[in-house]
Amino acid sequence: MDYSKTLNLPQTEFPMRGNLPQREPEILKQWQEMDLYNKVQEKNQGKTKYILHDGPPYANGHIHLGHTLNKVLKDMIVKYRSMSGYDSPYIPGWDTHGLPIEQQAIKQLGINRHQIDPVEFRKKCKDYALEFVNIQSEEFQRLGVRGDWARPYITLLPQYEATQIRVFGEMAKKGYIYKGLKPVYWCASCETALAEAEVEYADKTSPSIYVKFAVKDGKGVLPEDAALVIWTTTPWTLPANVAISVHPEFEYVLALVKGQKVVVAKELLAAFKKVMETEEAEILATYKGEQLDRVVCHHPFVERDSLIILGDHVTLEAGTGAVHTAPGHGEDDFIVGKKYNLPVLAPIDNKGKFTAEGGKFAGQFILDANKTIIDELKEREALMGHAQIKHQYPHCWRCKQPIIFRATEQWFASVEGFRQDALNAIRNVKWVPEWGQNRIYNMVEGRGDWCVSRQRTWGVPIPIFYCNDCGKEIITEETIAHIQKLFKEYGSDIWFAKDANELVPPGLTCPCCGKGKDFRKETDIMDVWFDSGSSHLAVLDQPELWPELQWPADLYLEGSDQHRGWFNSSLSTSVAVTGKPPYKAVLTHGFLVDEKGRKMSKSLGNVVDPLKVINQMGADILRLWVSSADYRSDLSVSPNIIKQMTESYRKIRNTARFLLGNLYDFDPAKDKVTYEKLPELDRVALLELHKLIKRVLSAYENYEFHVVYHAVHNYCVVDLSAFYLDIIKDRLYTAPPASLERRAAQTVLYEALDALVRLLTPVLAFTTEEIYKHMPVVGERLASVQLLDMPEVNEEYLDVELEKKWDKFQEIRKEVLKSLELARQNKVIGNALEAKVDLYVAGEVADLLQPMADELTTLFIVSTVNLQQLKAAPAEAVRAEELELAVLVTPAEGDKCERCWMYHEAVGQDTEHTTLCPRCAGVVKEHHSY
RNA sequence: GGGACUAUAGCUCAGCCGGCUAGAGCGCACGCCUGAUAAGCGUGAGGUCGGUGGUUCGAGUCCACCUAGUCCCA
Repeated sequence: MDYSKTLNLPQTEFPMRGNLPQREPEILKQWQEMDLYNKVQEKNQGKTKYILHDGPPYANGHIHLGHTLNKVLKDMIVKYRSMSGYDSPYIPGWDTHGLPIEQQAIKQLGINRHQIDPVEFRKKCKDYALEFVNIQSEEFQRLGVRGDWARPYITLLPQYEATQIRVFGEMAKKGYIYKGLKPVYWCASCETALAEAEVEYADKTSPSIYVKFAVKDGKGVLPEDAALVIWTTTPWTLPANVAISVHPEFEYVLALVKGQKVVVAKELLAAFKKVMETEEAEILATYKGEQLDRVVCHHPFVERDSLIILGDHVTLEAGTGAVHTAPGHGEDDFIVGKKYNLPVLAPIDNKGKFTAEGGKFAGQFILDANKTIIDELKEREALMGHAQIKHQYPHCWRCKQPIIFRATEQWFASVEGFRQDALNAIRNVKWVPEWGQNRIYNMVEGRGDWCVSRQRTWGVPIPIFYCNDCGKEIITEETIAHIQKLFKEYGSDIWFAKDANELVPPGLTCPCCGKGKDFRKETDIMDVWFDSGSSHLAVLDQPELWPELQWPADLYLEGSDQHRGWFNSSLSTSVAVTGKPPYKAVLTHGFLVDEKGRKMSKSLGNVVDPLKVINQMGADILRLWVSSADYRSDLSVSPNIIKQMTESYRKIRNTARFLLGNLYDFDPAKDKVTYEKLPELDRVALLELHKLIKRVLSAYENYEFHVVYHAVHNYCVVDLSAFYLDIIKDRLYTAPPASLERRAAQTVLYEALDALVRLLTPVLAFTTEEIYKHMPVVGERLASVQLLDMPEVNEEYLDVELEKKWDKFQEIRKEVLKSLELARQNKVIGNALEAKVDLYVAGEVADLLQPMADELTTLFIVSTVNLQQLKAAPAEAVRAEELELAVLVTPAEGDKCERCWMYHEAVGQDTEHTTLCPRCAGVVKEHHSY
């Protein structure tokens, strides 16, 4: 007879293998069709709000792993909150203006941007940006990220632009916006000013030259036949030289080097001798830097004086301690030049060519002029040394060309105006990790004014008019309100489509001269950081569009580079306009690196493409990976690490499958066994489960997702698979289907599955949905697992005494398992059920095991267990090192029961079922008719 | 060059206020099972706690310096 038919073996449709690349899109479609996002919103209506404000990714290109990390972290937070008593709407956003998109559009069109109508060109940019908004939206959704994808915020939307204008207007009203001539980062190739955030440093080879500035008026300090020597790597800035900076505290020497009287810093004389390739240098005099103040030199090739001035920015790291100073081409130079009232010269045009002001170099591109200038210096015998040097130099983040410092007319936001408010605000925000606070504090504290203008077309225009009569700029509440209205209706395109006179408020008269009625408009646009930096007001404070949101946000969550980026720009606009920070808390994550800790780069070939992983293994694998790593520092990824995630995933999935398989005939509404009636083992299982729930909920609360992952995985592997599930298989399979003992086990399985599904929903978005569809539920099955709430900890189950007792039991079990393994190696047994275990115990161990003697065969999954006195232990018994315990394993006596596979001496005694043990014979007789 | 952060077994992580022979899971090796089966169970081998100095009776844990990596800046 085939007794296996009398067993309650697992049954489930839930497949062992996920086949996620196929299954996930199906689940996604169901979510979309049922409008899951809004279902969750309805469910949570009226609850406390928790607003995570999305930092807008740049709508350019497909998503990469960095996006994945960021969006999945956000998704886990929003989902956890939505399941824990909060109303947590999530409005995704995109950043759509700016240079990179402009350049892509130019590339696609194959045109020169000056040859196309701005409105038409902007249309192309818009199309390009929106195309990638759609692509990225699809890709984010494919990751299982839940959000209001139908109503995202996009920085190019008219209402958004109108709010941005308002923000700018408010700042102008408070006097924070001004126009100034200032050296700014300038990309000659892109023909635009760059923000600090748009500059990146890379190696560059530059000429390294030493230049002589002959003394013209030594002020009685320096002899007139001496010369200052400066060092520079940018010869092209020499035409704009107006001064030489020395440090007031440094010592300078007048030395005779190769027959020339030169002045250099004392500490750098040795280095200078090397440059001059000489050992000889007679020191004629020594001065302190401040003595040289206002000594006048000749410019080496321009008919102009160059003044010696004092500056703290001078260092002894390289060069001569005398620094070439061109206020039009350097920040430090500009500042020190201001003190001495020096002119700001920058005879360079937008394309990096010398203007007429550049004299004989007019028309030359700066880098070509380097050579001409060096030749000129040679000719005039002003060149003292010339070499090539490789150093870190700023480059444009887009075109990768070296940039220059160039004084131009720019619009600035005066950070000085609201710096103190910003610093105070920073202290009132919770920064995670905590060091983020210092980081942004120091940045804001030391930050210069914010250059907000860009000489480009794809962006929000700077809303300023100029009077054609008096030339004065006009920005008033009236003009701002009018432009705001126009933009809200037509978008910022109208600025480019219409004349200034059509854009000004009807009947405007210049408030400055009181008569001007003819205007022109500003042609610069705003820095994109101003766009995204306005999002808190343009999105969170827009009841017309998103009534479900509120200002300020509870949380911003981005990479740690955003301390200088979005966190900073958002804080600036917010403090400037409202006096308060736009967020209550800011969480940052690290960057992606490979297994060796190196950054992802194409050249290293260590880039992991999320779209590939999704197509080959599934989004839940990526989500599990995101959850597994401690994101506060950098995160490692590699094929190896992803592979490990697939294995963890399988373990979790299979555990769920086993639970499902054993609940096929369990109806929690009717079959649940109360706690009081549960066997102790099952209570311990619930104890472990509720320890897990407690741990995981607190981990979610503290945004420690890697703790969620490790706790859940460990629970599945250790507490369930290797212990509880292994032990209760016998009960589940062989006991009568509706018996108390089997229902008790099923109760635990149900509780465990129910809790696991909920706990994992923020992480394994798709898989938990799939499990939920297959599991028994109380009452009506909800449309989605995401409509459930987090499980609650039942303190009653957290029985400390029980826990202590079973911790001890686990130690004993470990020893038994070791002995079983030893017996297996010695070919005494194969399967553990072939074993008879003699336990020789005393003291604490005896006290513990004695009362549970009857259950020990089950707990050790062997056929027989005998308890005896420790002192009676034979020599062959294995003595435990730290327990009063010795274990002897021998082959079990009797025959193997064909049904439960345990060995029993009474097998064969039943006349009807000759191959069964008494227990199984009884069950078969009572519940199965054959 | 400056600032910040990171550095514990092959991988992902624990190690609280310094205190027993540094832990877990995965992976790996070996074995068992074949009623979770492209599954399950067991045992085992893996670590100069990035390096060097220092403080201390005692340091993975505190301090200094160095190295490597990452982010930001010059």
